[in-house]
Amino acid sequence: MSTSSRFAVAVHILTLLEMSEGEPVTSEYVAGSVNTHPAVVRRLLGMLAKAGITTSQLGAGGGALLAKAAADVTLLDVFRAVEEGDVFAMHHGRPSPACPVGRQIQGVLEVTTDAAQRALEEQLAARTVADILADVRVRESAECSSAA
Amino acid sequence: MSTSSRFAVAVHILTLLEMSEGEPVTSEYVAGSVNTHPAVVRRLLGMLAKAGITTSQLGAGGGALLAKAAADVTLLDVFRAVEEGDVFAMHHGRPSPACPVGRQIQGVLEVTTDAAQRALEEQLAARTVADILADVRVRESAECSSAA
DNA sequence: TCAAATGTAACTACCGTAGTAACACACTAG
DNA sequence: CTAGTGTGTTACTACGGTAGTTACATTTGA
Repeated sequence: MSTSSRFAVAVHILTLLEMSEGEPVTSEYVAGSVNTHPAVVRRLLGMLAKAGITTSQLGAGGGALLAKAAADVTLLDVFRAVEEGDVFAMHHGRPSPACPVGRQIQGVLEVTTDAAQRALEEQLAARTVADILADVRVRESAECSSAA
Repeated sequence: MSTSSRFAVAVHILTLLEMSEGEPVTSEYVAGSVNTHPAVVRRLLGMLAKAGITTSQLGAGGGALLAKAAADVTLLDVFRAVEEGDVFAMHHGRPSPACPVGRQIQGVLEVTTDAAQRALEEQLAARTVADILADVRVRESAECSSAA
């Protein structure tokens, strides 16, 4: 299977926050861009805040803000904030301890799945929220000029 | 989230088949080692057969067999045979086309998620079912000698 | 004080996975 | 040729996670 959509939506949210340049952004505004319910956005923002990536300003005129520079927030930080557990799942029930393969398969397999997950995480660590916003802007101007 | 347990179980199954050295293995025997229901094993074997990794011998004395050398079956082959779709999911609903971020975020994000998935797949491609069985045997003898 | 906005808890609907039973079909041994 | 073994496949159930939705207490600015 695949991850939840939380990672993609979280990156989307953070890109919007970076674009607002310090102005608090409401969950309702974000929900409009993401095309979901404001409470879903607030749930994600709760996870991101717990990870120290965002903060919120309560009350009227409030909203969400980045807690640190977008260039210091890697996609791996985001991934870990909103997705829990390992990418690869092992057996549901424990394999038979009476069989050599049953005894060893999970330990052996873990070597490879751990390496695979680490390789994936290295790619995510190589890009930041600032990079994402920059790419969005490049694509926007490219489409504008080609459409004109 | 994480993948299903199908990948781990499929590797387990193939390791057992390789260990049997050409003797057909019944789904009931495999289910005993994996600790699941024979029909679950047959379902997995169906997917592996469709991918050309295993074959089955029907009737009495029948069972499952590897369709090619274990050294030619990479864990990536197995992964693709039993897990479908991409590792990373995008938004459920389509982001707002009225917002620059909404318009571009998925295309931009895909660059990174594709790279991450490719990195993961490279790791899986680097190991074969033959490697897994060899590792199982190494661990078995290590435990025997240390226990003695 | 009023209105705006968050944080959070419930509840629902939905989907994928795995466990289970059932049965037609294929094959092999005898 | 027949009895028995094992596959392939379908249908059904139970379970868990995700996300959409509503609701409400709480905080804060004007």
